[in-house]
Amino acid sequence: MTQPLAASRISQRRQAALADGGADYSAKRADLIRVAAIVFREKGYATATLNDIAALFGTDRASLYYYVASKEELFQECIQNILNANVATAVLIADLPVSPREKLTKLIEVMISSQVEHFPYMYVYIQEDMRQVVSQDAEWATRMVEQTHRLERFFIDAILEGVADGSFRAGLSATLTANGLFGMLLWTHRWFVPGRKYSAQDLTSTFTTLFFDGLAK
Amino acid sequence: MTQPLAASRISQRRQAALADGGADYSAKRADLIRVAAIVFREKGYATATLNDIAALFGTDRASLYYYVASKEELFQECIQNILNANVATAVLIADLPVSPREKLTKLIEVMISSQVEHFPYMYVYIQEDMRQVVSQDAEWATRMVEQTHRLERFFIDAILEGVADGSFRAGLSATLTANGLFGMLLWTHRWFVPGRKYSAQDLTSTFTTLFFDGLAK
DNA sequence: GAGGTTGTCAACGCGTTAGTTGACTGAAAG
DNA sequence: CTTTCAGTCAACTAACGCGTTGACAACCTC
Repeated sequence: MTQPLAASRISQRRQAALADGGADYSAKRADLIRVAAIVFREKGYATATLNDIAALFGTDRASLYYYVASKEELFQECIQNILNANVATAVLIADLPVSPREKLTKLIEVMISSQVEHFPYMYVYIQEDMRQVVSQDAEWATRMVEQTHRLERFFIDAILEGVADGSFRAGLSATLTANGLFGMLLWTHRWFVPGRKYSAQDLTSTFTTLFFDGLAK
Repeated sequence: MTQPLAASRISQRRQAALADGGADYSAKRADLIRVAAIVFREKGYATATLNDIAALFGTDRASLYYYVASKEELFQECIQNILNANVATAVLIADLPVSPREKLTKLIEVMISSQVEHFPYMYVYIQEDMRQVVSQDAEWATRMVEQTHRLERFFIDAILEGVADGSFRAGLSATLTANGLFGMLLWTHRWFVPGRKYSAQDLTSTFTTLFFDGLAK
């Protein structure tokens, strides 16, 4: 070795492993993040400890630092992927040549099925208020808040489109309407457990009926 | 004093003060709880420190123990009152001799105006998942979860009533419908700031229109 | 002004947690 | 057989936060 004696710090070894991106390493790192999401979901970000995560991961707390630099990095990885994926899907839907009602239906489906498929990730994304969680890294947090706003924007735009073409009722604030719908969709994280009693299909059909046609006969 | 030297522990003095319930003491204690709610709202229960609360309250952290026994007690006081008040109001509404639609409308009004009038308290109640927050005191936590379920139950019952008398559409699960509505109402805690742009009236009218009659024309 | 009460606070104990270090094991490579 | 390297882990650090103690000043009250 050319370096005299100093090359043993764990962060350097992590960065090296990240850099040449071995398949095994990446897979195990992804695994760790999945485990972290489960623990965050159960205990909340602040209450969850690296010990809890390491225990469920089946290793020692110190070993985690071979894969991530900090607790916050675990959190960021949990959220970033799922949020970006949802925004990307929403972009595709926005460009479809279909009616506003169909667009909104598809957006609803995306949000619901996202919660089923990425259960702990979505929970963490919804439950934790990023501005409460993240410390100095305001840059990352604001980027994520921006992404969330982009997502909301797709809903609002579809609503406005429908009002413009006469298929939706006028006179309601599109922002309030979108926030109401968002509430319906996101609040599920508190009571909905995939694979128990209700399916994603049940949720989407109930919510679309309610949102478009209302409860009254 | 009959006790030789031992009577100086702060918890005893707190209990004495609580017992004879002086007006000044009670008022200041209530004040402290209000301040705590504000801090919990801003930072989240786990992240908020007693130092933060004491600072905003304008005193030393140690002084807080003259008013409450623990951080958890602060949390409990924040939630208990507002939740019990809401349940009590819901009981009154449930007994009114009005149509299911009117009952639901009133329930919606209660939840919205509760958020306006008791802004930080309601936020804490909604945001924090009690089972994540409370430690050993499972007894209190389950009681609060029960109260929340009672509240939900009033919504479900009103919906079932309307389905029975033919004014609401059949074929939707009352539970899913109620949860959807609950989502609309509670999610407001993330984006709604009282006294800015939208009023409570705006919210209730938009949400009732949406919920009963839908967005489609 | 003596004695008690109210509210306060500096200082400490104690547990817990994030993050670091340096050395170990075991397997692959040469 | 030796070297190397991926992965692990015991042990340490430094900080932080909750809750307690004991004393102290201001203010009644008699």
